[in-house]
Amino acid sequence: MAIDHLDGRIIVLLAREPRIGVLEMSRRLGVARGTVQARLDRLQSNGVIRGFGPQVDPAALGYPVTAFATLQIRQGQGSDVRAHLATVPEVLELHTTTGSGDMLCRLVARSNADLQRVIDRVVGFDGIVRASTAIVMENPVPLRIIPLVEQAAEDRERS
Amino acid sequence: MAIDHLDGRIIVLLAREPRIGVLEMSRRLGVARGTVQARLDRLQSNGVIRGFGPQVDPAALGYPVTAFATLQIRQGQGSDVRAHLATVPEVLELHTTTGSGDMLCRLVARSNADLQRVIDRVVGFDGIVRASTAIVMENPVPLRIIPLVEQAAEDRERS
DNA sequence: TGCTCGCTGAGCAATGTGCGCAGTGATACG
DNA sequence: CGTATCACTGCGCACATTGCTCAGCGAGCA
Repeated sequence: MAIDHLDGRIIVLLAREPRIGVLEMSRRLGVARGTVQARLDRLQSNGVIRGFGPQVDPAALGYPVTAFATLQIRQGQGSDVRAHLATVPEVLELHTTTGSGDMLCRLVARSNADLQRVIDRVVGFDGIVRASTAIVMENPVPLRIIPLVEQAAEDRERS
Repeated sequence: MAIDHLDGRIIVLLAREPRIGVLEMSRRLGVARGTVQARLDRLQSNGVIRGFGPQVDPAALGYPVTAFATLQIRQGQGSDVRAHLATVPEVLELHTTTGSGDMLCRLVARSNADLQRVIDRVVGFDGIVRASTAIVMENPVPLRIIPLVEQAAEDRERS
């Protein structure tokens, strides 16, 4: 669960140069290949590393518009709404939250006009009372994990 | 930019079994190895596939709490705030948006108590007027791309 | 007709992987 | 204090995969 410094270096190295391979990693990190292999196996079975799936850019796929929608759900309709949203390809992720809304989802669309279609499809469902949408203009910090990994590795070091 | 059906199958296959390798893919898809290799190169240089970085689970790293914070920024302080937030490891991503807030960021923390520390650090900066936070309880649809890829591949097919 | 383009099937050298093994140092435990 | 456990090292081997190249071929197009 907690990761040490070597784990941290492995993850960061892997994040920076994903195609690198175990042998080359062991060379860069100055440890034996078996060690890197064992660490990687452990990290994966721990669930720290979920996988190495391709990172696909929706914009390059023709979906350059991203938006976040806050949804208010009618009491007791939560699971129906979840199932509904799971069927919409443009819904990239969905969270249930505390606070003013009940759910928060990330959407993509082919254009601002197309976003209207997506939103209609999202909210065109009985259990959804209200939706408020924020269109993303810029993404100054794209989804990242390296700083957190470094932080976690350092915390472990101190303990 | 647009992807065809074979591209779609490549991405989906890669997303489901990331460790698979070019040769095995060509066998599964029933095409020549060189074809898969050429398609992959093209997808990567197109930017459709950004890379194959490890998908790290913050919860497994000891950060089981996720939250979304909507920030209101004082006029003209945008870039300072961006720079500030980029220095906080617990800020996993940051977007500037239209709508009631000015920015939306995804945070993680070690606990609900720790979230308070993170938020204090995030908003403890001059340009930030107000922050409203929604804590994530459940994640019914984790970040996904496969349905969108399939959609994009089908759209291309029809055209 | 002649051109380009993408796919095929094949081959080759180089590299990496999965696996096992013995040795070693540190740590925990009876 | 002796010993068991554990992680890491350094090594070797068989095997599969990669990166690259080549010629052949059908489709689309001027």
